[in-house]
Parts: sequence; C-alpha cells; structure tokens
Amino acid sequence: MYRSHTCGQLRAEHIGGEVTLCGWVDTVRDHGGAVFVDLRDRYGKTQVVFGPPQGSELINQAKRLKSEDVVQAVGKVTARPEGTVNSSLATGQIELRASQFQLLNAGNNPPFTPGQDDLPSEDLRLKYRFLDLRRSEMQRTLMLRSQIIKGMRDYFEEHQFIDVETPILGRSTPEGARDYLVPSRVHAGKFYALPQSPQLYKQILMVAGYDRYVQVARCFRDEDLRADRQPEFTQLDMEMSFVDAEDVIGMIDGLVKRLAKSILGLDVALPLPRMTYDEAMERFGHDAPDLRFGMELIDCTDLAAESEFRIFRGTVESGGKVRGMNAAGAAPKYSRKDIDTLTEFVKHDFGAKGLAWFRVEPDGKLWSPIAKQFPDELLAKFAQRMHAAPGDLLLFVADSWPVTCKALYGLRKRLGAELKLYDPKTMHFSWVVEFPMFERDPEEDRWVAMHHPFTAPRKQDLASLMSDPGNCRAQAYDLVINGSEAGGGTIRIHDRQSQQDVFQLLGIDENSAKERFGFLLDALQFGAPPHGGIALGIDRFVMLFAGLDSIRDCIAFPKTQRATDLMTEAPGEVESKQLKELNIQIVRTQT
RNA sequence: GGGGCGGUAGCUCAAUUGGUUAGAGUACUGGACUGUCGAUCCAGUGGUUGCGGGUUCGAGUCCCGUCCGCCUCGCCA
Repeated sequence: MYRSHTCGQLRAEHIGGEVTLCGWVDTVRDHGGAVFVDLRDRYGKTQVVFGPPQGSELINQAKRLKSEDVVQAVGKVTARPEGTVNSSLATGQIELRASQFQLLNAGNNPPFTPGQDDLPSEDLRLKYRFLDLRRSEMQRTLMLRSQIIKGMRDYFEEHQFIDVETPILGRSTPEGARDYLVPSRVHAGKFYALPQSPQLYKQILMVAGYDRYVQVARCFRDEDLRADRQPEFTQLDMEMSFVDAEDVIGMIDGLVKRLAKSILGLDVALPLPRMTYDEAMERFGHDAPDLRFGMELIDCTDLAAESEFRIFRGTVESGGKVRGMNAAGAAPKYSRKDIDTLTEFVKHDFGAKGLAWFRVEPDGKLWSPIAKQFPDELLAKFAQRMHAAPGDLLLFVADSWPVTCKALYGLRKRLGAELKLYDPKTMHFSWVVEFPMFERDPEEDRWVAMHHPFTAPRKQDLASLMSDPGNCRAQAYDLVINGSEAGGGTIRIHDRQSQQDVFQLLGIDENSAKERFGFLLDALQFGAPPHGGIALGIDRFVMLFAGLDSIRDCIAFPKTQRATDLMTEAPGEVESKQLKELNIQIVRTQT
C-alpha cells in the first residue's frame, strides 16, 4: 500500500498517528528552516511540514520539490500550533510532520498547473487534459456526473427496469442525423453505422417482453457542434410496455424530483408543469422555452392590420404575423445604437427583415421613429395589448410565422440574460407535449418526421393521419430544463399497418421499408405490446445541474467544435494496409 | 456552407487608433529567511507577436490568404 490515508481525510482525531500520504505537490512554501508543502489528491489537500526537529538533509530535499511532483510522505499527524490553523481547509486543524518522503515522479514544470487562478485557454486544457482534469472544478463535475448516473440507475432498478446493452455496430437508417459509418472488412463495400440512439433495439426488447428497459447509452451523430452538442454523447435511454404518455412522464417526474433533492437539495413540486407545443410556440416562439422568466410573445397581427405602416400592413396582407414582446423597464437601458445592434442580430441570425420598436414615455404614450405612421388610438391599443408601462421597451417582428418565432425566441433569450431577468442558480423543470407528427421539408418538398418515424399520433388524430398529416399531433413529450431540451420521448406505433402508413407518408416505399425496417415490421406483426419511452441527455443534465455553460466541461475527454480530440489528435490517418483490407480508397478532392 | 470574436514570454493579459530596445503579473532559475498557507524579500532568464504573403521610410497594429480555438445561423429524425 502506497498510502494509509487520502489528502482530504485527516482530522484532529488522527493526531498522534503515523500515516503515509500520496499526492501531487500543490504549492511549496520554503522558509529556509522549514518547508511547507500542500499535498493534493482528489479528496483534498493536506499540509506537510518538513523541518526541525528533523535533520536538515530532509529539508534540503524538500526544498527541491516543485509543482505537480508526485510524492509519498511518511510522518506523524500533529495539531497545528496555535494561530496557524487554516479554517479554509478541511484538514486545516492538522498537519503532517514528515519524517521521510519519496519523489514518486517529477512534475517537470507542466504548461499549466491545476491551481493557477487564470484558467488557460480551452485548446490548451484539451491538449493537456490530464492536467485540466486535476483541477478541483473538473473533479467536482465528474463526481457530480457519477452521482447523477448512479441516482438514475438506482431509481430505475427500484422500478423493476432491466439494464440491457444494445449494439454499437448497427445499420445506417435513412432518416435523421448524419451517421458515423464503420466500414466492414468482411463485407467489402458495406458499412455499419454507430447508433444515433438505441431506438429500434429498445422497441424490439418491448416486443420481446422486457417490459421495462433502461440503458446508459452512448450515441453518435455526425452533425455540427455547439456549446451543448457533442458528436458522441450519453443518454439515459428507457422504454416501457403497456404505458401511455402519462405513465412515462410520471416515471420521469419521479426521477427529476429525486435527483433535484439528492443532488441540489431542491424540493420540486409534482407533477411538473406542461404545455403543448402549439402553446410553447405561441407564447415563447420555441419548443423548449426558458420558463425562469416571463416576457412572453404577444400577437398583434390584428392591430397591425389596422395600421398604415407599410411593413406591418404588408406582412399581414401576405399572410405573415406581427408579434412582439415587452422588455419591461428596458427603455432607459437600450440606446438607439443598442437597438440597432438588436436589429442586426435578428436580421442576421434569424433572417428577420427588421425590428420595430416603441419606447413607452412617462405619460404612457408610445414613441418611436415610426410612431407617426400610427394613429394615436391605434398606438393606445398596442400599448394596452402589450401591457405597456412607462419605461418599457416594446419590440416587434413582422414576418412569416417561423421567422417571428425564431427571431423573438432569440431576442427573448438574449434580453433575458442581458436584463438579468432570472437568477442563474434557479432550476425550472417542465414538459412540452403534443408535438406535430410531421413537418414539411421545403428543400425536398416532402414530409419528415419531427421526432422519428416510429412515433404514434394522438388517438384522436389517427383517422386523419393520411388525409391531413400536417395537423396531426404526436404522443410526444420533451423534458425542458431552463430552456434546454434535456430529454425527449414518444409513445411508439405498435401495429404494423400504422407503421407502414407513416413510412408511406414519409416517402419510404414498401420495398425500402421492408429492406431497412423489415425486422421492425415483423416484430410489430408478431405480438408487439403498446409501448413508449424516453431518452434523457445525461451530458446536458450534468451541465444544467452543475450550472455550467459548456457540455465539454461535463465530459472527461470531449471533442472540439471541429470534432477533433486535441489530446490524441483523433481523427488520424490510417495505414494503407488498413484501407486495403477494408476495400477503401481515399479520394483527394482538389479545390 | 455563412456570420462574429480571439491567437503577443511556459501561463494569463497589456502595448497611445502605424513610430524608439514589445511590457506587467504569475511560473521558471539563483540567493535570503523556522510557522507559512496565493508566504515574503532580492536578483535574473525568458519573444519567429499562430503561419505565409502584401502595403509602408517603418507593421503586434493596416490589407489578402491560411491554420487553430470559441460563439452562432444553417444542420442536429
């Protein structure tokens, strides 16, 4: 045994004991006749003292210790002299009087040290991830992640779920995100695909009678990255038989309540609030609204129709919408120039044609460069509709329905943060339900599944599935935390005919349906129970529970925005022999 | 694929709107010091300003290209 205790363990009760500690040198304070070394491991820090009455040879060696050296120190636990107790350290009551120590390995002056006050740039942190992971903040996050996953596993085990592993090497499916492909050596020219989710396998498990399945599943999607998106990520994937949406939502409600309590000490009232997709789009312009603050979107299309203002009127006449929001009290905080910046933001980022705005004057009247083009009484109606009070800033976007949604969602998110409309520490959990079954892909002019092609419509929409797919709503539910989609699931189609209908709607003809999903259609034919489930994004869960802004800080070895690993330098080239075995030839395209 | 921000000493940053020999803190090296805990004090080393080209009497600063990191739109069933 290298050590008898950890560096976070020793307390006053250990005084007098002979112990051995191992750890990294955090700081060295050399006083000539005495040397103080803070020894660190993931449990904490302990001060090790080298000095009289011990021999000077020990001190001379201790003087040579440097940051990040790995050291084993043997000695007696002693009480710190009066006045030298360090109350900011858990072990601050005691110190280790070293009688001997051994340098297990040198730190060699690394590019940065875990204790330094200014965080190094992220590329450096990723390149030397082993140093970055020594930082206490990273260690706390990874421990939190471990606790969250354990909490999830315990919960589902208590509810009779069975953990079943599903394949990583599967087959590519036509719909959805871009697949990561793995070439087959045995079958020249053929490829496996890494799973975007274990969706079909878990449905098959339901058909097989494993009526409560759970898995911590790694998933892969070859799409562009974001602060909250990685090409490989981890889902808590679950599926249940003989359930409706209420049952699945109720099961996750219980999990959320328990995790909030055990991890954050929060009491969450159940059931979690819910709203439909249509309501979320109407009130917030987005399917994962941040409910930590108000500032909801307000539709003024009818009022805009009365105005002579060309942009408003024209938008209404061409079937668009005029919607706005009231940034209460924001007028003094936003200069003309600031508003120009917001205008550029909605134009550039969301394709809006512009941003109309009014300032509410002390007398309650609306002022704006465009106010002249509105009769006073119409302005009064706008003011009333927008619940305007002096000092408020009213912002309007006149555009197509989707553009007003996107632009005002972006604006609301931005202003919510800028105006500090919420405490970043608060947590808000809710559900968005009844998503559309399909949306129109304008490029290919066809229907695509909003969630996935195995989603069941609401019972009342079953009859109009083929005749009016655009208005069908799904038995779908997304868990939203602080404006982030933290998970999503559906009740699945469990009869073959409905599944074939949906495939047909999506333009998957009978032959290719049989070729790609024949096993599913078979399974649905031979005794499939009603079933449904959900997948929670574990990385995002950790990010939100830890109050972090980047998913990369919740993953031990994350990828950069260009999907590379700066430490291993993956992806890398392979030897031509490997390519030959796989029957693969690299085509170098010149630009 | 589009837009934006950034890259200067090992690290974190500064450098007067193009002007002398590119600075500071920290780390590092040497020295002093028996109670510090971000120890302190003294001295010192350390630079291809990401890379390539251009404009200019003169470029860290301006222009073009390129690489890398981050944010974002598109994309992400």
